[in-house]
Amino acid sequence: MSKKTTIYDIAKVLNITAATVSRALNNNPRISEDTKKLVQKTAKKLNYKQNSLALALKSGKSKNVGVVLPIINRNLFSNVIRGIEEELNPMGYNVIICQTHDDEKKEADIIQNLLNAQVDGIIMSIARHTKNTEHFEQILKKNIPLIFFDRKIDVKGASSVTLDDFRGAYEATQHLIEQGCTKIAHFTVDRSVEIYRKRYEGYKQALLNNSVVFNEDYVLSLESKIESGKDAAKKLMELDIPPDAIFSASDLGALGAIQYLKGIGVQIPQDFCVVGFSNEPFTQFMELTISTVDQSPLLMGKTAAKVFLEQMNADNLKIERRMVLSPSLKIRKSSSRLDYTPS
Amino acid sequence: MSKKTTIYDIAKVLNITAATVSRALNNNPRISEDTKKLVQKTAKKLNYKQNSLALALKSGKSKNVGVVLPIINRNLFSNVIRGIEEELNPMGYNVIICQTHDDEKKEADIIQNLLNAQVDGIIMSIARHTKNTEHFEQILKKNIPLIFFDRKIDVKGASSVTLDDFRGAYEATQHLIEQGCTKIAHFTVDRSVEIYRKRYEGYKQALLNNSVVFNEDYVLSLESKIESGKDAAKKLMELDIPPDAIFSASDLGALGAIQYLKGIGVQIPQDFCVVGFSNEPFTQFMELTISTVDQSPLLMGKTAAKVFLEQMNADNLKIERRMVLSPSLKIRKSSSRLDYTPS
DNA sequence: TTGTACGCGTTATCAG
DNA sequence: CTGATAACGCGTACAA
Repeated sequence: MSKKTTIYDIAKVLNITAATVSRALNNNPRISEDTKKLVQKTAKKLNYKQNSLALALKSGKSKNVGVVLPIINRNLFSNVIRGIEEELNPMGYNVIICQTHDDEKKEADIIQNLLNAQVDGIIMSIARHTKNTEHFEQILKKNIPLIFFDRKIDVKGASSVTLDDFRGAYEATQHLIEQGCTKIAHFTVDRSVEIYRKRYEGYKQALLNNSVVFNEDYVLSLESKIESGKDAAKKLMELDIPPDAIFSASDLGALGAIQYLKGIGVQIPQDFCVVGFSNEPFTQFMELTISTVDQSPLLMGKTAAKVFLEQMNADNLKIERRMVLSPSLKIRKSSSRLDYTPS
Repeated sequence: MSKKTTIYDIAKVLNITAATVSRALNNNPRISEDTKKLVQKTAKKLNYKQNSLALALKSGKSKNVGVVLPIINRNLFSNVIRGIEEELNPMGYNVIICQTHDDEKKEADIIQNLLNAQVDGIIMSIARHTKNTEHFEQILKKNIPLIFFDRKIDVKGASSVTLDDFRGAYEATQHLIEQGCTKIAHFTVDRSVEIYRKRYEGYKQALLNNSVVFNEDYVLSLESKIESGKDAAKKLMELDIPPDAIFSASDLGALGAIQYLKGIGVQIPQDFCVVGFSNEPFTQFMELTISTVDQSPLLMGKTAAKVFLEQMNADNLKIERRMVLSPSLKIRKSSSRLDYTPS
């Protein structure tokens, strides 16, 4: 186990001082080309590597960015992480991953820990029921950038990168209407969460703008699980006037509904159309591929990372950014009627 | 932007020295209970938080662990990360994520960077074609634990947590034989990669042990993509004597095959059985659920993390660990014949 | 039981 | 152009 070589080691070899070595390595203009070359050469020879911890302590910048999210192994989140990593690693930043498991208390603890570790920025998606913004304000008070993605909360000074959930839902619903559906149901998840509320509102607005009647009985709140989708679909079909389409705020809900409907002999998409949300991989693997709304998670991650980099460069003038990504409706078999051509 | 409070700040308030404060906070037995209480109280009052960077520089331990893998947004990997994070975060470690994109050069660079950042350990799955072990040996030379998961390579001193791919493949093939299949094909991926080679060998051994003939024409090498699975299935069905089952080393390959077979009117599982590998989420979402081999990725991550922790505690006596997890065959519709009951 | 002094590896400031 | 010195915040021998 060889000791790490420091600038002192290379200074000693060259009979100069550590300060000079440091300057030479940092390409300080006030150093002669000769010594620069010399230092760089022996640095390579001794296999010198800058100790980023020392630099971090000195400069107060750790070159680490914290990424905080509910849980890693979900399509949206793992893709966002990928995007962030791909954008930030080339710029010399390391990405620290933390999971809140949708627990507000844990979220606050994690943030404390990250601040403590002197991260240069925090990119996060808030826990499901986070209401308190105190721990977020602490981040900003230390003047370190805070960027929300997907699930955000209003905090003065924080930036955000989100999907236009309203528009995604609007377009999905509009598409269903264009397919000739007139009794369109909606699976929501938890309308206290902004993204789901927005999807609900987009759905409602599309109905309104197209003079399609809005029926409170057609709106069901459920967990994003297959079983819940099945149950909900069953409930819908037992109504006096069952719907002829579902716009589900989750792909799993849509899948459950499809499975139930097929089970009772409903023809999709001839008798009934279904659109989901999120573009989970499985939606295109089914025999009956599922129409859905893509969230471009990779782009979301990259954009969040870019906002962070922008804030780092802007130094003192950190302007609050609100980036809104465009959803992209993926029209597939579950909502493509042969006699209708999607616009 | 209030400055961070240090032990000096709290020392000044109490008219004692920083050393005493440090000791008090670390519960040093040689400090009077009174001053301990006092220090802890004012520490809380001033909202003191230990600066982990300073500690890291001092101690040489960063409390960071590097996790290096080909790509984040894949089921296996994102679940492993989740397992690692859940095990390590409670122990005070932060998890740094880096992607190699299966590029050996990038892999080496990332490792350099992590060593540089003084990570306390590296948990990784190697790039697809990594042959050189030099960068791994550098890790061990610095006496920091190196733990491979899933894709490993032989390096003296490194530990590993892998799935028993041989057994997983063996059991899958055995299961197909028990279903009455006698002409069993195999989709491999890239046999220069250990895990795929092991699956191939497990397949072959199961045939041998059951006196089922091994046919070289039944072994096809393909990318783990739906299209490749379709193409390969087509090739198989065009043989003079087509097979009656496929054990695919990838779920996507299995899915492609199923789609092709259904397309040409082959009844699954009556006429033909298929088993995949990895237990990707979609395998249980299909109407025709796909039998597959589960890799317990969460457990894999947790186990790797535990091996790391063990090595940290063992201090100088770091023993090489080779943990092998048991695969778990998930028998689903794609290979469940009504007249056969799986053992 | 507490204080003094030093080092971890770097960079920045001030001299020269 | 380069050297000396301080400082980042902490822990710890050594001394008292």
